[in-house]
Amino acid sequence: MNVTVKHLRIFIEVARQGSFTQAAERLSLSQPALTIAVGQFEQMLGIRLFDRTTRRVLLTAEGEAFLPTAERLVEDLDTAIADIRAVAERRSGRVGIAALPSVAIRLLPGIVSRFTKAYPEIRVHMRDSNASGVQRRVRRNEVDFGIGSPWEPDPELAFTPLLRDRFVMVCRADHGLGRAKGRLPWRRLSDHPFLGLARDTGIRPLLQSIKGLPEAIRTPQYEVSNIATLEGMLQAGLGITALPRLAVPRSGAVALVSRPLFDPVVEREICLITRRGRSLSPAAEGMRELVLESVREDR
Amino acid sequence: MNVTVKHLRIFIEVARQGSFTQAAERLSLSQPALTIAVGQFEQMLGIRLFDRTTRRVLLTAEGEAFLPTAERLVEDLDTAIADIRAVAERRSGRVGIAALPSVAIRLLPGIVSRFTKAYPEIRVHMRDSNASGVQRRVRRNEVDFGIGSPWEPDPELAFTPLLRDRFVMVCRADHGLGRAKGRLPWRRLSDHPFLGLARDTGIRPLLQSIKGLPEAIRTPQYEVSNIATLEGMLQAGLGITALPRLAVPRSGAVALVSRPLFDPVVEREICLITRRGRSLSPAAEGMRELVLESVREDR
DNA sequence: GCGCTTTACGCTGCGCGTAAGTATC
DNA sequence: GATACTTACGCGCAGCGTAAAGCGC
Repeated sequence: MNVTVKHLRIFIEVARQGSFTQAAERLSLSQPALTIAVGQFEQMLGIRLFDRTTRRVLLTAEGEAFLPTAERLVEDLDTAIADIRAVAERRSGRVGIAALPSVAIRLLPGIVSRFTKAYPEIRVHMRDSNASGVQRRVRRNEVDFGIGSPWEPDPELAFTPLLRDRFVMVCRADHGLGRAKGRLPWRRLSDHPFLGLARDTGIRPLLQSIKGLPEAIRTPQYEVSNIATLEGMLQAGLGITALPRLAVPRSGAVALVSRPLFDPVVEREICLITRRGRSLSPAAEGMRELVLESVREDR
Repeated sequence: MNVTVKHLRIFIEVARQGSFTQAAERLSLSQPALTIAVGQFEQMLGIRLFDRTTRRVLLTAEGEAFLPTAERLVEDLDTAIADIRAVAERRSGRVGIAALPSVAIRLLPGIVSRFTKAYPEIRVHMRDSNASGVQRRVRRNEVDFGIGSPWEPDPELAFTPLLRDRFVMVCRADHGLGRAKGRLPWRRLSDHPFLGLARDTGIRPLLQSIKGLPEAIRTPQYEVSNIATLEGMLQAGLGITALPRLAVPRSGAVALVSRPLFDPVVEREICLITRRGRSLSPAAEGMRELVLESVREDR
């Protein structure tokens, strides 16, 4: 037999009430149960905790000395339990997400806003990375999950498709290709200076892997490392580019237009990336559900 | 159902071992029992603590975060239990005694020395007081028990007789009364200057309450407040006195002699004084037993 | 197929409540 | 004699172990 928390609680309550009967009432126990429990406890400790007659229940000196210790012990336990329950019930905790910049800019703000409304106490950490970075952060457990394109196969990771993001041509509104509306075949891009992204983005290798695209796209005239720079150059009218729709810059001094590309239709896949065989924290699970739901709505 | 210490211990052990089987072995439990207990625990907390396949048992992020908390909780509990057990087993603690000066000087040193040999870790506090002080200190719970003469009846205190301490005449060895040996009747004291103690000692009122003593004793020629002063005056040859045998000074530059008094035989009673209905601490109980035993030997 | 966790099942024993007993004021 | 702690007794259930099943490698 061993000391249990119940013994401590009973000891504390009897000490506070100075009465087995009252303590039993507060603990919703019969009072013989307390007699037994206190007796057990005393026997386990090898020491008398109360001097009791039928008329009086008084702490011994040792009981007196032990009371604050016991109180602290159960209090610590209770708060520890309460803390972890708070995490379980999403009243506390944090969730970390790694996402592609385009996802972080266009998809996540709305989702995070809804999430924060639902679970105001939960801190949200967002990290934007390129496709390989998202995958690496998930793998290293730096985030709860990622949203991005599959970079390389990894048996430890699970990829749940969220949406297919179609490539569009992007240029200034006053550009020749931008004046017309509707779909545009890839080959029509050949005659214009092409702005490409660097190799460490997910977009560049994807385009290079597609057969049948004009050579100008595989070896761009200009190469920049991020979308912001790309936007600037587009606005300056240096050329055109091809981007997944989500990655198209929206704001800016000079209006940009986009037209869906076909022949072939090229899409990048945006997936939710999780560690296989690892469960999500309650907070992360809530966020994940919101992401899935939100994507379903948009479709 | 409630969180128990056992749940915490099981959680900790599984987390440390990373295996139900090994943890079960270390806890001397069957391993199905662990499965159940961990499942219960997780259900109570509302959160998954381990991600487990048949091959791997890994802490979730929440489990990881909870582990040190759980470890601290059971460690605190264990040390608290160990501490109070140490008190119970007299490997720790303190005992406080109030005693008459004569008892403290003549009786206690030997007893305390034996006690310390038996329980070297226990601190001993001694307070010497006059009879009323001893009783007051016990009543106020300033000490575990007292050794002294009953001062006034008190239903809250229990007086256990230890020994009867007979009054003797004390004087310088070269004094007329000191030259002879053997018993001496009280009336023979009348012809000599008498040194009496003050009213706040236990001895003075005792002598005053005895019928048939010479008037010189009831109203002493000299009155001093403590034994040390009395001793000095006796050694100076100022007169004689009557004291319980235990209170007779033993050392000193000038030898003093004593002769038992009779007609009547007067004794003061030395009692062990405890609070009625209050148990003694283990340390105090050990000391009390030693006192009783030691008195029995001397008799 | 081996090794681990999980599920199933039956038993023991602990913890509890009811009721009777006892001591104190 | 009233009240409050203690002891006695019987029941239900929780916890455990054994045995069998499921599941990854």
